[in-house]
Amino acid sequence: MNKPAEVLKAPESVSELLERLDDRLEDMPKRLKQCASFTRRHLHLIAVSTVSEMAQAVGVAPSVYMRFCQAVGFSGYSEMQDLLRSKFTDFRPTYDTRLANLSEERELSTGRLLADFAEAGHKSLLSLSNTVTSDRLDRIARGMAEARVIHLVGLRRAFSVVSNMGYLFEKMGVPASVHFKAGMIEGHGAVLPGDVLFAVTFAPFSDETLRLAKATSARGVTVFGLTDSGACPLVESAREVLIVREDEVIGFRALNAATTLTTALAVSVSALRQRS
Amino acid sequence: MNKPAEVLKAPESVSELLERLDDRLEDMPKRLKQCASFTRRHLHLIAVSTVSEMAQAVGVAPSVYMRFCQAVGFSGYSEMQDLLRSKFTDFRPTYDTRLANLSEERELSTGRLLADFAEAGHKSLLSLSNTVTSDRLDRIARGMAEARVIHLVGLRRAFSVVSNMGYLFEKMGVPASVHFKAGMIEGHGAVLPGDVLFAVTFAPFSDETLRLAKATSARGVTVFGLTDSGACPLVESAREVLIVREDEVIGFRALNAATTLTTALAVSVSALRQRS
DNA sequence: GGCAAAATGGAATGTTTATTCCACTACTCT
DNA sequence: AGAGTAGTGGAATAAACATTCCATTTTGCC
Repeated sequence: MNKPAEVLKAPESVSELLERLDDRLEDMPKRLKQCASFTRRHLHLIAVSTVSEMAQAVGVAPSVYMRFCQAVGFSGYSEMQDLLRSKFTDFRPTYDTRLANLSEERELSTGRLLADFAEAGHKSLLSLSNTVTSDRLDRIARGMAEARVIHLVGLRRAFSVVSNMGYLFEKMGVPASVHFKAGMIEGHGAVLPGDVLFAVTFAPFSDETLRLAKATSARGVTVFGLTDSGACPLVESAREVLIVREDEVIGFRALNAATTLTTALAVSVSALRQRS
Repeated sequence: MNKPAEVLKAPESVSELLERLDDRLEDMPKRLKQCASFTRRHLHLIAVSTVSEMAQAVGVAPSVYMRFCQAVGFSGYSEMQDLLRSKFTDFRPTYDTRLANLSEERELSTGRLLADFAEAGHKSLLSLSNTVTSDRLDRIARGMAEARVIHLVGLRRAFSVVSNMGYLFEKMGVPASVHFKAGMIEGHGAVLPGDVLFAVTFAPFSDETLRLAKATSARGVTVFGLTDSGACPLVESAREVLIVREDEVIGFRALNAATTLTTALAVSVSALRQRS
């Protein structure tokens, strides 16, 4: 008998809740078990759903789900929901005051930074949708899909962008290679006609990347580019250049727009190749 | 005159909503502006809050917030909330809607893909703000700031995340090293007590990364983790684990939430180090 | 400085949602 | 097999909530 009384305290954290679910799962009636196992897997839904929605998702009557909440130790659904919602509202204290438009608090908390970067991410994605024309993107995708091998180059900040593309291409079976040092392929004939070079560089532009793009282009190989400024010399050597603008937070930029764009591009290239 | 009539359609996606906010910000009265600017920064709260809670957070009366929703084009708060909640309840509309959409337009345009990925990015960023608590993030930032050296490991899809962190740390003068193969540092004593290991792995989890985290933790070195599921074994060996969920497009995920989070983390770590 | 138009916040209203109640069903134990 | 007990779902009730209305205040303009 490990349940001396029916007076259970309500779980106070998500982990307690999960423990409780596992603990009581055995000695629960059928319907309650359904609730428990679904709920365990979809905890996050509670925060944004009503009892009826939950009950429907589980496949039981609302009153049953209600009884389930109580069997777990809560007074009702609302109390359980509060627990799941509370972690969402953690950020609130920072902004709780009525002076919400006073955005000049120089206190640097990590949470605040995250909120700022998330905001910058939203802006970058918006700008991305507005500035990149889909026909240019289509031309690039088609050009890359027809290539024998896609060579990817990007250094420093751009490296994580191309390494992501490299991973995607590999996973999808598209012949591609990521070049860690531009010098390695320059002049060695690794990039042949029929190939395509996709070069990524952000201001201040990498000389190495620019030189490689120029040399490759001069040898008659198609070059596509991705950068963050129309002033990038890449526009001279590349057949098409994509420009994305990343919003910054205290001088730092995340790579939301660039990774989103290149991910979409990679998926599209793979889809085009499979079609032919 | 870009506002020909007061009959605005309700935004149907997060990006439309953000655009609308930017668009109408200027010609809004003071209180409405407060609503707009707070809401823009804390979109994620809407899904789990009531009008009164939102109004209080902004510092206005509930009726004002109500009017704000209508000024943006919604019929009321509930409609706006539905939009923000829809991303959580993905499991229901996703299968039906997405499959229908896909079969309807057999034409896979790259531009369409980009729009999908951008929207998924918005959702991922919202979810990020929802699921990561700022105190956990703070503890991790502090832990990493105190480390002698920060070791970064992440393979396959996670590699581009850690390589970005590595670049940021290098640029900001924080001692850090990116490990390309987990095996290289395992058992070689490269990771010493006083160091910190930051491990990133997404489902299906990399054995190599998991083993390294476990071994490192067993030797008394602090391990922090970043993954996309609570079921990740990393939670057992790491002192703290961050969980981010990325929205997917036809089975593919971009890395918006993960890179945004790690960028914020890296900047914060650097700031904390400079303070001491 | 006074008038009109717009904006604001509190209180009233109608709707949705949680919660409880109870009649009914399906077990279990003898 | 039959009485008793636990389980279930629909319908009734109560609470929370979104939304609207209106009196009051503020703002912009002459």
